[in-house]
Amino acid sequence: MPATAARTRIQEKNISAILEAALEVFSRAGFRGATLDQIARAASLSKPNLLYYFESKEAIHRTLLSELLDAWLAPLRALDSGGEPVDEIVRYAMRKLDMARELPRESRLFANEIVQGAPHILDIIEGPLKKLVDEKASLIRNWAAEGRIAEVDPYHLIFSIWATTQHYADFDAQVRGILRSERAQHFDDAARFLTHLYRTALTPK
Amino acid sequence: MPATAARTRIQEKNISAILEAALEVFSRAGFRGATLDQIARAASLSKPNLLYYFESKEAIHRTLLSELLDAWLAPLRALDSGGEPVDEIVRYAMRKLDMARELPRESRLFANEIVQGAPHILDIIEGPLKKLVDEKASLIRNWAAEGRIAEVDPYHLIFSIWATTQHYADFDAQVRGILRSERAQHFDDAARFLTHLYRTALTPK
DNA sequence: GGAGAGTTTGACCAATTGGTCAGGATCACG
DNA sequence: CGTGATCCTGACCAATTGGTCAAACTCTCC
Repeated sequence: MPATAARTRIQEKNISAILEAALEVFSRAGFRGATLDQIARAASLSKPNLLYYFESKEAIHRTLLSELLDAWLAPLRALDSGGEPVDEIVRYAMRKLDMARELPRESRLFANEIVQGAPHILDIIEGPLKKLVDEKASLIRNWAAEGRIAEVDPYHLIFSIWATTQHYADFDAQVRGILRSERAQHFDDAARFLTHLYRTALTPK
Repeated sequence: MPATAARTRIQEKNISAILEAALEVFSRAGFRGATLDQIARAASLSKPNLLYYFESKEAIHRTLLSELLDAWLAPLRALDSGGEPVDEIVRYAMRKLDMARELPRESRLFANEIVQGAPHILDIIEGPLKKLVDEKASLIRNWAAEGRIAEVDPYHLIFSIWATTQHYADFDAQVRGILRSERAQHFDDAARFLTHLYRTALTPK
């Protein structure tokens, strides 16, 4: 029951087991597709016991989203106004691609949510996320104005980086169905392709 | 009940009303999130009446997916070995972007399906879709070998076009939350950005 | 205008689902 | 070692959901 308050060892263990199980289930099935029974089973707890720690299915989902949000936005936050512009943007894309490889469940969790109209996180998108993106967009716009990168719309540049990298996590089933290769292999190929794509498109002529 | 057989006027009308309603509902909620009641309401029919025309919820979904598949893949099919390579690929991206603008529900229908592991269409992905992509990938590879476009991985090029264009339909909620502009406006900006992105990255040096 | 095919529906059903609750088990700590 | 707080569970509940069915209604076409 305690939210961020002091926790016993048992609480610590069970709450993280629940969130881990919920990530697994929500990311595969979306909010509505997931059931408390599935989460309970995945966490090796009884359903009433889940509801001892979280007051509802929504509460689990909400907690999960808000706990993962920071990590999810960290790469964009790390875009550094001090760095070499083209390198910075390419590195941002590579960090995002690494996250798609390492944390595909987190990516699909957000993908599921947004495809269905982002009912639980619209306020975050329109608030903190928009603020962060606005900030970084203006940084990129400055780089372009200074002639240090090509003249491109910074918002659509950011969207394209999200799209091309998260694609490998969110649409993994499709990617794997078409490339019948090892996962590690196709992530390396994607890294090479995306590096070429952004480097050539951004390097000022 | 008749599948593709002769239909009465009433069948014609109701079946298409059901599929239209189902597209609306499935694309917003995914397969499991959609309910027959919602579809029935959207089609202005009673639930048992739905099930007079389709034997199950699955059958509606299956019919919808297979009826839309051809239109969905048409742009890639249209990639023409006779055209100027860079123009062809950029035009392909623009066609896909137009589809994201004109047919966002169709895009989200497939997105929902694939994010959740493509349970109903894995065979299509691994069969006809893979075949089509393999074909076009080898066309693109030839263009590269002939020095008519830059040396890029054709599969990842195709994935990136899917990702960047469908993004505007699938993650519309996020895009609109961040850009508070008119829809038409941001599609035009996206078109400009993507044209630059692919033209510079593909034009051989 | 009537007979048979085609269409529609209210009432119903079993399974699933999110959630409750009272009581019992277990833990921490003096 | 006992006692109060924490933890856990089986049994249960109401609502929702996909689907059935018999009966009624309405077309079509001779």
